[in-house]
Amino acid sequence: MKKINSNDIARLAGVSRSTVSRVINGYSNVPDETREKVMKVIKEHHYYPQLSGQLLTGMTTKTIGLFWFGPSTIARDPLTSSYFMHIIDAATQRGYLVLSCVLENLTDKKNINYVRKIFMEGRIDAGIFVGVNNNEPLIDELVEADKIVGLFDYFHENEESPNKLSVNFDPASAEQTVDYLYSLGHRKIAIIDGDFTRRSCVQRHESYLRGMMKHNLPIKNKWQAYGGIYQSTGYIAAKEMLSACMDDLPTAICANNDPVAFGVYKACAELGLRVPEDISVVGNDGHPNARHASPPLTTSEFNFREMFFSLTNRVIDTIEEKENVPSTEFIPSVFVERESCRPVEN
Amino acid sequence: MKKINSNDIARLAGVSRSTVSRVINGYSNVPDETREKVMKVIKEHHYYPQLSGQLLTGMTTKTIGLFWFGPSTIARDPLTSSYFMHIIDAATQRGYLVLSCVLENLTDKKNINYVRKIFMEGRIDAGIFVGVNNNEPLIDELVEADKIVGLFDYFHENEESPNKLSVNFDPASAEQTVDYLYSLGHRKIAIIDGDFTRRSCVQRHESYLRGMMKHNLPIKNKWQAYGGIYQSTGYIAAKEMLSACMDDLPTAICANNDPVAFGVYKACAELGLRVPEDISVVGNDGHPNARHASPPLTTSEFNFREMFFSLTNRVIDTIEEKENVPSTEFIPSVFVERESCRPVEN
DNA sequence: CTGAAAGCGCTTACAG
DNA sequence: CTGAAAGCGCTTACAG
Repeated sequence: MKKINSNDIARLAGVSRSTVSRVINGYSNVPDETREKVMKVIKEHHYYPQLSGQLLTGMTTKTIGLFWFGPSTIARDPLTSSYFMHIIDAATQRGYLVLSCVLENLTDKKNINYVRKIFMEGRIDAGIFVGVNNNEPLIDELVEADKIVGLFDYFHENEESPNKLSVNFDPASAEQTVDYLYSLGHRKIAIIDGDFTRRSCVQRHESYLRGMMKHNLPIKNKWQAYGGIYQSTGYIAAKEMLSACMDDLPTAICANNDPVAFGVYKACAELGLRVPEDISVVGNDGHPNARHASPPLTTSEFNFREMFFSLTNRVIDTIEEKENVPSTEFIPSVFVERESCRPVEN
Repeated sequence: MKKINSNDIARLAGVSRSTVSRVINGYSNVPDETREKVMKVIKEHHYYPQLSGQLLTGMTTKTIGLFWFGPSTIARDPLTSSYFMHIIDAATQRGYLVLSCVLENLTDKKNINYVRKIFMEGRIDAGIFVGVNNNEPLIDELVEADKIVGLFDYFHENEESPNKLSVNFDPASAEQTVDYLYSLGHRKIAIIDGDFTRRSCVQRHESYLRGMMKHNLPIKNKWQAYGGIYQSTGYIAAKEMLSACMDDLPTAICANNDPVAFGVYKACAELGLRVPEDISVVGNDGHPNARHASPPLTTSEFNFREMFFSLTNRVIDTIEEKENVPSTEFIPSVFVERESCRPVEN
């Protein structure tokens, strides 16, 4: 049994292919009678227009690529894996499909070519990138080639382009954290920084500095460390930093994100420091585990669903050539006070 | 600047489109000199053959669909979300892309049409289904229409088809669990069952019965309950079952899976029953959290990576028309003894 | 309101 | 080893 095509439908319905196409694409200038006649034949023969033919006439794929960079163990993390769902949910609501690619990094020549090929061969209408370093050359190359690109937590030095959309974290969250700690009486506030190839980590560092300067608090090298973005790396950084200043400990630590804060918890426990009795800790993100950590973690909570819906919807708006699509959005945080901090005497 | 096509490349390289196509598709009957000449032009002009054209000539999409049914909160669960990564990893290794669809269920008419359309319009070469009820009519319909379908934990009554591939859990894991509990002296062994629309849950129930009968142990209604597949539902079932038989408690509980076992933990705690001092609990799956539960959960551990690699690879083998692809595979479990059970006097 | 025709970009027999 | 031609399935101006 040969597969049926629009020609067959046209013949069976006694119309031309043009009319079949008009019915399928919902053109208004088709009388109800004709429409029903054609639809009946389509239904009866379980006809579906082939994407291959449609694409060739310039229709879009209704597919967006999701390019995800990081160790594939990220799937274990409930926050990170929720990104996936948010993007898929948002795309599905707009009638788009998601092609997912997970790669270790975007520095490997092989991976760059892989991503480039997916864009260039016309599989997708746009791509969303998660976990890309700032100023990634491929991003600019794609935009240059008129591709639409959505970026999560990304900074680009080059000029803006309507095809380069991004969503970012509220840049003031760390300052709020310092304000909060200051109000509790803390004066010796340390920071465990993230990965400075990510926009948010730079922002959080700068925001911390602003907060410290505003309150005239001492910014000391020994109270700063690079902790990456994972629990494991945060743990190492905190252990090292705290071990080196046991004679003059900070009274509070701002962690780049919640997993790092969990690493700080672990380091503190091993050094015999109780949280919050001996040292206060604040995270960043609003990780699902923050609430259940012991002690429950005080943190700046972000609405990741909102972030990914914003990004995905603006990417799709751009595909659909809507006007005045904002190219960057910053999503505000909500400071959530739990039990990982306590007041300090001065 | 108009986009370049194979015609342009042919002209620029001084050959015919046929030759360009031969070079791109790696045909052997092209002299090195010609090949290099053509490749040079392709590189220079950043030419990528368009999928739309290739598809129309009958080439495959090199894409598999991933159809996932369940609440979108499943992304929060580290085990469930790892399925995604395993499938994507396996597909990527074979040079395939993954189109991911997440839907609440496959009973809604709208969702059925959505999935059907994706198959029929020629977007994908095959589809993998996770979370589908046994004997789902759409599955048979797709196979009937000559589509290739991969199924995780699925049972079908209809005849086998080379286009219907599945991977399933070892059907003897619950029997092993009963053997183990028996060896510890347990004689009153309860079960919290899963969702009988899933093959594994039926298997586990039957396997439990076989174990119980083998050892001549009492099978009592009051020691059986439906607990679903989530922690929340397992908790409710366990609470209800245990509350109803406080005068004649089982000494051990087989949970359909690890999340359900965590629900049992919670129910026990609320009823003042200590695990394992008052009651022993065994799970099923090898959930990442089982190790860190308190007490660490004894369970039948499955290699999910192996399961999804097996399924994905056999699906791709079928797309590529390999011979003798096994249509069903059962992946064995490894019984992992931790601290949730203890010996009992008789 | 509708059809004939052109065209999208590619690959694959076929012929040489 | 290579090219001219046919054909894949569709949509979209264009003309009526």
